[in-house]
Amino acid sequence: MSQGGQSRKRATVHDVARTAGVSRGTVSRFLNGERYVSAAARSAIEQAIAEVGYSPNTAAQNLVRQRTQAVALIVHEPHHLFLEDPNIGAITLGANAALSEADYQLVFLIVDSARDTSRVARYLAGGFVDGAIVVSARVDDPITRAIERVQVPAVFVGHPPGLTAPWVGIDNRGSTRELIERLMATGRSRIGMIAAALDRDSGADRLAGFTDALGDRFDPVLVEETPLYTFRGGADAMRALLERAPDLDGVFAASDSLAAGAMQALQDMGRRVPEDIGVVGFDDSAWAHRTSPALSTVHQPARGLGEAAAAAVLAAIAGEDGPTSGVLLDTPVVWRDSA
Amino acid sequence: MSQGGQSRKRATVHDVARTAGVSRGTVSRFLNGERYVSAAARSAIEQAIAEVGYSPNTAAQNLVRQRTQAVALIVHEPHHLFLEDPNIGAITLGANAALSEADYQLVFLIVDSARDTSRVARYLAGGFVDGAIVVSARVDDPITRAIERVQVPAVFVGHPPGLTAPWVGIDNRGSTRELIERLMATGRSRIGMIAAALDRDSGADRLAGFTDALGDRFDPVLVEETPLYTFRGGADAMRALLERAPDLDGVFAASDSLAAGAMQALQDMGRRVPEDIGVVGFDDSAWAHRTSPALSTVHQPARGLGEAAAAAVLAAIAGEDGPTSGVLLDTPVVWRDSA
DNA sequence: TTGAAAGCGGTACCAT
DNA sequence: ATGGTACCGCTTTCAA
Repeated sequence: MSQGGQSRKRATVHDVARTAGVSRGTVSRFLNGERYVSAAARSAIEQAIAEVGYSPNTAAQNLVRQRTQAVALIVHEPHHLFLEDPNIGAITLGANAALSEADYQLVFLIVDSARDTSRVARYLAGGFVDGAIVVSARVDDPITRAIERVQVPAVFVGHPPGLTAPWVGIDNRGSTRELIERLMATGRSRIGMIAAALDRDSGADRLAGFTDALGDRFDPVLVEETPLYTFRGGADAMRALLERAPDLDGVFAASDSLAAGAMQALQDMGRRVPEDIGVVGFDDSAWAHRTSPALSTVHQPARGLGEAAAAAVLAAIAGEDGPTSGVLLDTPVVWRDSA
Repeated sequence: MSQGGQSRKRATVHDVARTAGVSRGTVSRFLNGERYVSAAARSAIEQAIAEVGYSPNTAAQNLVRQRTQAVALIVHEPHHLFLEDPNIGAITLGANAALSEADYQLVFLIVDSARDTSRVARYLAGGFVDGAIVVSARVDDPITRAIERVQVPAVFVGHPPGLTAPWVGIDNRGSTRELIERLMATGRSRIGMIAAALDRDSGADRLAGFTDALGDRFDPVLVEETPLYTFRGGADAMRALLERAPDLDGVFAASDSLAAGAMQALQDMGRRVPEDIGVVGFDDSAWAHRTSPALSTVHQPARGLGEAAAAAVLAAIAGEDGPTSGVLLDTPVVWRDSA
């Protein structure tokens, strides 16, 4: 009963060799485009391949070649954030494009439970991939430890403190400072912040940039924290903030999604943006275009981060020692209508 | 110079056997938790493993076991849609959870270019995975053909017409009909539709459901088409529709993202929702909560689809012939405030 | 130019 | 309970 559809065994090099009347070595040479295959052998092999329906067994190739031509992109996020975060998708596409160009396969692995963690660690240790890109690792992440143990070439997107490994990222702190200075230059004097994800470098650094910019004028009462970069979190935080400080005339939300939620809350409460209160976000994701008025924000080159990370792993795989320090990509301030 | 970091060769079973003073067979038995390993051997091996830092080479295991304990989830979408579509993420998480439970690794593969197509086909043919889940395949998709050729157990999410393969999905047509009937029951008589993605079963079937529900009253002038399920597409289509038919009192957008765009456009044009015009969407994604008023829509069990698809591939891998026909999941209408 | 044979790192069957 | 050995499918010398 339990026979399974595709019962007929897959054809091997051996089969091809036999039907073509040559040796396995010759078939292999043909397959790998090496010299020294006679025209006669060549056509015989081509026919044989078509006849038996051959395609190479990668496990065998990997075993003998000791490489897989694949790179993992590991994302460690709780459910909802994984779905909401626009950067992850863009990073993934960027990495995929760059790897694809080099004929590498991107395999995207999700870590969503403790069970996933150990399985992914095994996957890495098992040599399924030649390298790894790690997104949104946190401090003391088990995946991070696994990677160090297994010694697979890895590049991090973002910069978990204390990590000594190549990484690519943006200057969250500096670009936030720049953004806030721009906001202050428009005449806003009572500026609040919706902070989030403080357990990650992105969240913590954006808060640091905010306090940098405000200097003496920084008032901790004007900072409302919410755990994650979510629309709802932004709306709730905005309400809380406005209750505490009704005289607010500016808000920096640590992500566009938070900013969109904040704007919704403001409008529901009858405050006009930007007339009554200026709102700025961070990411320049699709959110920034969906709000009305359109959001002023910092452009995060998510796709570029993916591409840079891919380039870095490829370099590491090739054995070039890339920059030990991190690579920082540009993050221009994009000024629209919300402030 | 180009030495590459982790130069020291990885330890093998052989190394473990030697340092433990036993044979490879014994080590293998130990590793696989079989009987007949003496306590002495056991502890010697355990020590040896720790000492040499052994972890199994998966390529070798795959080769001899003829399976990989991995399943691919293949998504074939253009950039922007991949980023916008909330269902893909939820399907992925559902599949990951179900596979993880069975100790299978999900590998997510993106097809984003012609180059990707052939590489992914090779990946599949190469036996990197024991099965595949295919999301958003289209008619005559090269990936679909590759899967058929390679004979790897596969399950489709959605139902590309003409495909004879197991699939899981929802009744787009029936649930749309139900939704529209509900909308009509609220007294709307001049109902338009924003259709999209007509080259896919989801898009085409939702249009069919719409015409089903309207019957004689169906007026092709009231259908505006836009290529993809995007916010912007919804806004543009809404404007076009309203220009053609200013007397519209209801709109069905083929996805929540389209509906959100449409609502934005309506509000920009000074129409009140739901007073002047009732709006309904499809998906019950996060969009539905972000609009104000909250969107009436059809609940798409995206996570459940992922889980069901995973269960189906696992069954196929195990050699059980699952249902030849497709599996349909429930799609309740969720009535909120936009209509 | 080609064939034969030795591995790559495991697993599994066979005696012992 | 354990060691020896054949073999998974392919690449890569080495001789011929």
